Amino acid sequence: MNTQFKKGVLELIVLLAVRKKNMYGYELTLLVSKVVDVNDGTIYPLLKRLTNERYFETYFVESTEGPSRKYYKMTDLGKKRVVLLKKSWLSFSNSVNKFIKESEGNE
Amino acid sequence: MNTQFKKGVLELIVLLAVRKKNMYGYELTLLVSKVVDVNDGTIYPLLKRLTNERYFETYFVESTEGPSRKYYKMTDLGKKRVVLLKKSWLSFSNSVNKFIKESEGNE
DNA sequence: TTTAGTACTTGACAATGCAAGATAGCTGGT
DNA sequence: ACCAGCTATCTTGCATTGTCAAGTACTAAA
Repeated sequence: MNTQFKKGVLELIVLLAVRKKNMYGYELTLLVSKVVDVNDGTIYPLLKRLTNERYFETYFVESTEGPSRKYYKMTDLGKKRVVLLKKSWLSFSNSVNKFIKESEGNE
Repeated sequence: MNTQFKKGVLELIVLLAVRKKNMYGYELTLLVSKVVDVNDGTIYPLLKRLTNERYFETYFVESTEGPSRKYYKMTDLGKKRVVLLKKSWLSFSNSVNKFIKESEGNE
């Protein structure tokens, strides 16, 4: 999998996931891995950044399966962010896919 | 426009463009700008890298409108690269768009 | 000869993802 | 009691790629 393609898109995926349901880091890593190949050392710093930027709030919940889980919950600011970022991604990927189609005919 | 989204995709766009037709840097900058917002200071280093990696070969042609133009022509290696990269992008963007659709329902 | 447009290079910089590893809690088996 | 293995969080150093500003240099037209 091409690492470069992921730049910026992981943020969108994580925002979409947490908007739908409060989640903790490990859970998110497993979920996001189903969509694109990703490493937990990527997810944790991203969650930290999104929390610093006030898109998420956090709280702890004890677990019987290991250490406490830090849950992430989306803020109103986060909801605005995800709408914008999603729009931006769709517009970008559309442009690129259109260009690809126009470039066909001599594979 | 989100800068991060472009990572890796500019390479694909430039490869597709040059596969279709030999082009010089300035011409490419104008063409690529129609697809995604980009600056000539980004395109020239990219062309250099792709030439170093043997995806392109170059030759000069004199111009009546300014200095000689350095044309880029795709090699066989470049043709293999563009097929792979395109496949990789389509698969990636499909996964992401599928995830976006599944995340709808509470905008 | 000045101006505008063409053509390209360089270097300092920012953002993001990755690999590897540290730390630590919980459970079940020996 | 000990250890392996799974769960869970987080940090650090590194590589890659795009951005931006600045500068070089050439040509043609005013």
